[in-house]
Parts: sequence; C-alpha cells; structure tokens
Amino acid sequence: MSRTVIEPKHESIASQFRSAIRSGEIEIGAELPSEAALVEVFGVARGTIRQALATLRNEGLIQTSRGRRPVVCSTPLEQSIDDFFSFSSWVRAQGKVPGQRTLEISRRLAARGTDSPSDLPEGEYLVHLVRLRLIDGLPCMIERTTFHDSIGQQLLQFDPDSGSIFEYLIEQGAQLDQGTHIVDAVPANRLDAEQLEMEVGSPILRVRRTTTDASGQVLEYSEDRYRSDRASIRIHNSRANSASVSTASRRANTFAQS
Amino acid sequence: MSRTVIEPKHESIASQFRSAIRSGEIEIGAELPSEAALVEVFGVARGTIRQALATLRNEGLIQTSRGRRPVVCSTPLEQSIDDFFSFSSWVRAQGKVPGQRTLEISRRLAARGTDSPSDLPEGEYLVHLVRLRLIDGLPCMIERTTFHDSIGQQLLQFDPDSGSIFEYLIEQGAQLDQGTHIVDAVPANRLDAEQLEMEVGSPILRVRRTTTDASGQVLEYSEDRYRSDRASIRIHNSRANSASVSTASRRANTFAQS
DNA sequence: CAGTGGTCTAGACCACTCG
DNA sequence: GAGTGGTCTAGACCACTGA
Repeated sequence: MSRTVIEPKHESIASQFRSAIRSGEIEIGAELPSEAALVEVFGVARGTIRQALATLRNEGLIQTSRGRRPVVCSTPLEQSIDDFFSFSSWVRAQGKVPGQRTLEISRRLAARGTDSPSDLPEGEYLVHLVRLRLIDGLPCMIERTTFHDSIGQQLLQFDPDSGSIFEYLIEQGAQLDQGTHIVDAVPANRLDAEQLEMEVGSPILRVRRTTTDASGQVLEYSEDRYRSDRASIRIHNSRANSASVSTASRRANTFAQS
Repeated sequence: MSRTVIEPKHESIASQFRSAIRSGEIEIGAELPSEAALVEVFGVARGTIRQALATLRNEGLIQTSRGRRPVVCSTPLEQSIDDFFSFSSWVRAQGKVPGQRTLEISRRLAARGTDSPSDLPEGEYLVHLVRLRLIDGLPCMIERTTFHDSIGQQLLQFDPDSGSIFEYLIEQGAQLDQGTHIVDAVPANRLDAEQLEMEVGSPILRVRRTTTDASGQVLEYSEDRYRSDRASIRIHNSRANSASVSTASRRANTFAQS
C-alpha cells in the first residue's frame, strides 16, 4: 500500500529548489544556476529543467527573464489552498488548535424561500449543519453549511464534532474543485452574540462560500461568521510572470467585486 | 512608435482559444481538439501546442488529464489582478463610474508611533493621502494611503481628484509587483460615519494593503474602509492543475490567515 | 485496443543582459 | 561578444481513458 507514485524528474528537481528556497538555504534575491548548468548537474535535457523552473515561477518562488539568471523572489509564504476551504487546516497552519461544537444538524427537503442558496437544487434532500468553531478553545466563528445530498450522505457516517469535514470529504473522494468566496461585514445577530460572546450589532466578518466540482455542479454552500477580532483574511498576489508546465500544484485566482 | 512586439506562436494560439472560450463560442464543458489535431491545424510542433494549452490551463480556462481531451472549465470570470489594487479599475469592471474626493494630502517625515505601518521606513519623507471614493456618485469607501517618497514624488504631479493613482503610477513605470491584503471587519468611527453617511459603530469592511516591488521593498501602505452594504470582496479559487509556459499573464495567490 | 495527454530528449535560432 | 533565457522543432516512450 505504499502510495509512492513515480515522481517525474521535473517535479523532483522543482521540489528540491522549492524546499531549499523555503528553508532559506537559498537566499531571497540570490541567483539560481543557469539552465545550461542545471542540465549538467541533473543530467537531464534542457526541456526538463525548464519545466521545473516554470513550476517554481508559477508558484511565485522565482522570477525569470531573457538574458538573466533566475532570481529567487521575496517570500510568497507557504500556504495551501486547502487552508482557504478548511477551518481546521487553516487554524493548524497557525500552530493553533482547532475545535468545534455542533449546534444543529438536519437533513431535509430543499425548499424555495429558505436561506439556502439559489444554486443548490430544489426538490432534493439537503444536509444542513451549524457548528461553532473554536481556536485554542475560544469561540471564533459560526459556520452554517448546506451540502448537496450526494455529499451529505457521506456526512452521516462522520462525527461533525471530530474535526475537518473538508478533509474527510476529500479523503472520501469528493471532487471539491472550485470555490467562490464573498466577503463582507455585517452586524452580529443574537445567535452570533450569544455563541461568540460579543454584543449584538458588533462587526462580524462574513464569508459566504459556494463550492463546486470541476463541472460547475454546486456541492456545498457555506456561510461563515467570524468574530472579527479573532480572525481576518489575508490575500497575497503578485504580477509574477505566469508559467510552468504540469504537476498537480494548486492555483488560485483573486479579485474584488462589488 | 508602434509598440507591436512580435507575438510568440504559442501565445497567439492561446489567445485564440481564450477569446473563443470567453465569448462562449466554445461552450463550457466542450472538448478541445486533441493536441495531434491542433498540430495539424496550426502547423506547429507539439511542444508549441502544449505551451499554449498550458497557458490556458494555468488561467483556469481548461482542464487536462492523461487519456482525455482538454475540457473547457466552468467560467473563471474575466477579471484583472489590477482590479484588486485599483478602485477605479475595479468599479469600471462593474460597469459603474468611479469617483473620488480628496480629503487630505500631505508630505511629512516618517515618525515612530504614527499610524503608518512598521514596514515603511522611518526618518524619510512619506506622502499621505486620504480620499473618499465614490461609485456612481455614492460614497463607498475611505482610503488612507501612505506612499514611499520615491513614489510620492511622482504624485506631486498628479491630481488625486482626477482618477486612478494606481494606473498613473504604473504608467510612470512604478514597479508595483506584490500586494498583501488583510481583510477584517471593524466598527465605523466618526469620520467613517460622517463621510460614508452611516452610523458610528456600524460594520465597516476594512482592507489593509501593503504593496512592494519585486525585491520586497515596501512602496505603499493603504487602509481602505468600505461601507459594507456597497461593496464586498469576491475570491475565486480552484484546484486546477498548475501548468503552462511563459507569457506575461498575471498570477494571484490566495489564502486565509488569522 | 486505439487514442490521448504526460514526460523526456536533442538540437536549433533568436532576443536580451551585462561586462 | 559571451552568456543566458525564450521560443520552436521532431521524434520517442509511457500511462491513462474509453469504446
């Protein structure tokens, strides 16, 4: 059962540089060897080296341009896209301990006029889940999630108090591929105030998420309400040249909209 | 002076598909021709075709995998990273009219303990600018920006009431390469309430931005305070295979952090 | 099984950077 | 002008998909 798939050469080369850069072994601003030199060192064709460099460039780790050697960029931080979908993953990435308390779970027929999003199907069963999420034991966020039944079914075999639903679903093979998040600020309602231990009307950072599979089918809708003094969202973007070839690294687009 | 640089074949091919997909000429979910077929059609080597497809994949327009033809993804929307830096660009992308009213502009010595960020240098001149930003004439956001003097100098020749500082600076050749945005929710203060025509304590969506050049030098710090019912932030991300080669398209990383 | 994309090689020419 | 990355070609083998 050793899941070791053969790793392509270009990915192997890329990951060597990736960790060397992230560990600081290669300093920011330093130049990488020329492609020709790398061809010698690794004993591969130039195309393979270029594939590896393209991956790094695509990840924002290096910059390249004609006539100049590749240069290590200022740190783009190491952070997984998963962190944006999974509260647990996100909190752990901060070196803190995620927690949760389930407030409500139900499976019911989708109905018009509920607070469920228009994109989830009507006339089908939906699974609703409301959880209070904690960081190091402190109430931080209230999460209201609605799952498409195909996913909701799998949830019945999962204890929502035990950890990350997102990670569980991925393990189960769910195709959670794309997400759209809308972020705004709203006043705290009574439930927020009660559970998050704050005053009614205080600012809440609200993140509404729609998750779809690759084909665009909506699988999950979520509304997360954060106690704003205990969480914020960080977005990093750069104008680095796009590039790279292949490998299953993750990608993200960011933009603002009214 | 015709700035027409020769366009690489792979980019030319990529842009043909890009516009065909965005215009809907090629439908979502449709398959693209096989690489072999494209080699015939365009009369180029397979590597060039793969380069073009890699660009599209990297932009989230298509998905590829072994044994299957490339598939057009569900729309990732057309939106520029510029929109995330430039209020004007952002508003115009919505088909609305951006506006601004300068509340304050000053150039003074950086001092410890001011509200300026720790990353901007002390003991140098900084240019401060406070503007009220409007959408279709309605107050929407208050923007407090602090510029590094190298950029602030150029600002003295710019009328801040006339439009987009960001676009002006880019035109002037400023190297605004990377941005980190921190988003949270805070109560409106007196200035917010006055200018944005809302009540003190109502939720404000706050975006704090630090912009640096490629080397990491901080060039600008900005705090934008949005009237939350008139603006929100939308973030789209996908797990599409990273990939592509070359071309100066833009890239963005997104992640959440405490 | 045939078709298809992922990986890799080997060699070429060009545009740009820098000493 | 030497070094370097960007572009392109031609051909090869493998892994996976689907009929």
